[in-house]
Amino acid sequence: MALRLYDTASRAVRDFVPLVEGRVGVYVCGLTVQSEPHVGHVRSAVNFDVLRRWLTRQGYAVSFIRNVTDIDDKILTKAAEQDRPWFNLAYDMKRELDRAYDALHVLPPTYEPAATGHVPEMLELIALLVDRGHAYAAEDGSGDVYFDVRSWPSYGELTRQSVEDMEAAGDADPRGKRDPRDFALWKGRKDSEPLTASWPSPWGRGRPGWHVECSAMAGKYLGEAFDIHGGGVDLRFPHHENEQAQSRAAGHGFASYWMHNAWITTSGEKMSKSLGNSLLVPAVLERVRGIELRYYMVAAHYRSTVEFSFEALEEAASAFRRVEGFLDRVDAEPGELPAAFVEAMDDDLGTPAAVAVLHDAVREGNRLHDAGDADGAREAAGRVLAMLDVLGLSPRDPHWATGSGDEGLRDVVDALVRGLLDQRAHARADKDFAAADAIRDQIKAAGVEIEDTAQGPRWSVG
RNA sequence: GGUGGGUUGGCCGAGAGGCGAGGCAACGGACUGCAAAUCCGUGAACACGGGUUCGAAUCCCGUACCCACCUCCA
Repeated sequence: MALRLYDTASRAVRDFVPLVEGRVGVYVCGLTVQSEPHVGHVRSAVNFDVLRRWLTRQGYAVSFIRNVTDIDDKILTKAAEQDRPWFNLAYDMKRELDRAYDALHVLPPTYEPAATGHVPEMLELIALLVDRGHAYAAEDGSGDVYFDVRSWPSYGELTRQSVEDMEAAGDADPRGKRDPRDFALWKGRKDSEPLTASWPSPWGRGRPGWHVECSAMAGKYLGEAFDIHGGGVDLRFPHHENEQAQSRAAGHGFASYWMHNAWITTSGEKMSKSLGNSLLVPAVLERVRGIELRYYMVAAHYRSTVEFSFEALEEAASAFRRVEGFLDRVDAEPGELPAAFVEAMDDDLGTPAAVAVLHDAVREGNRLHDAGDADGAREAAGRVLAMLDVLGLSPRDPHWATGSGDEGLRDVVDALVRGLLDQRAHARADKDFAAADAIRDQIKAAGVEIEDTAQGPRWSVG
């Protein structure tokens, strides 16, 4: 059974066939670094990180490109409001984003191109579009260059919209557009904008429009035609539609498959910077660990809207701790992936079904462990670890280790707790259960859980 | 107005014509001095109204409500 993916363009699950056997090129729209990342942003990154890990696991050589948009209207506006250089704002937010990705164990991409580093590539593409008659310099002398939507008959094909049915773009300033739906490839510099936010071009100083950067950078790093293009659903239109139009109008094959992840909502509404209902990643990570937040995201299908709540998040954390508890009991090396897991993942990254297989293996392993079948339990643990690796959720992964100082501290705690446990053992031997329970309560009050096993008591920080 | 998605048990969240996903919570049982952890079991849901079918949560028609995109947005 081969991998099948839902392709937004054809609105169907299709067999995945790469352009070049054994290789996959993936381009994912990253963020505009204008403010701190919220959990929704990170969901997108986690979803595509799972895709990337699965492709890799299936033996593909994956080229994974995720861009950063570090120049745009919002960045300029916000930076001006905060009275600091736009590049400082973008850079700071980029670092915040990196921290959030790291906290969720989103692997670094093959390369992470930034828009400002690719102006020459964009200008080249724009010139090509002008030559081919699909773009024109604004007639009002603003220095803008627009894509001519009417010159490209298949415009709208990605989202199945016809130009006629679109609401006339409420674009505040139609400036020199021939059609209100034409979009900017290049924006002439306005006097109000800092000189540092402009680059020389054949049409005068200016800065790139939003959509060209992705076409130019995908072309540069993945080639004129590549396999998968991803992003959030809101990017379908206009961003992805425009990307595809300008790339294909330039004669490029562009993406074979389009993948879009759904929202994390709060109170039924999309989480968004503009709505101000964002849950920032650091705030959420005060409640649960990064690995637990990642589990929460992976347990839902990437195309399903997730209604965020701390209750659901805590539930997910409990579920995940069950998995961890099993691995604490049974030591093993990663083993084979169960067929049902592979099947689930091959079916458009069916992580919910895959997670169900994971829980089945945990229950099976616990059962065997209880029954004294050490080999069987170890084998189950091997399957569990293999599955967790694919999902980026393996507690054994050094990435999740909590800092270097902890090991020494753990030994200290262990010595102290052992002393108390010895006292408790004596009390229990004397059937002085009141004293024994008092010790257990005392340990628990310090945040340490006690578990009596056949091999004696174990402690863990709950 | 156009386009896309949704409504599933106490909760989260899958599935997509027959075969009770999984998790969390609850309850009962096993284990335990009592717990904790673990295991076993219980609880049989699919917005509403029609229709197709031997059989529908799943297909068709209609209705209601919700969300998203068409403007910057994961």
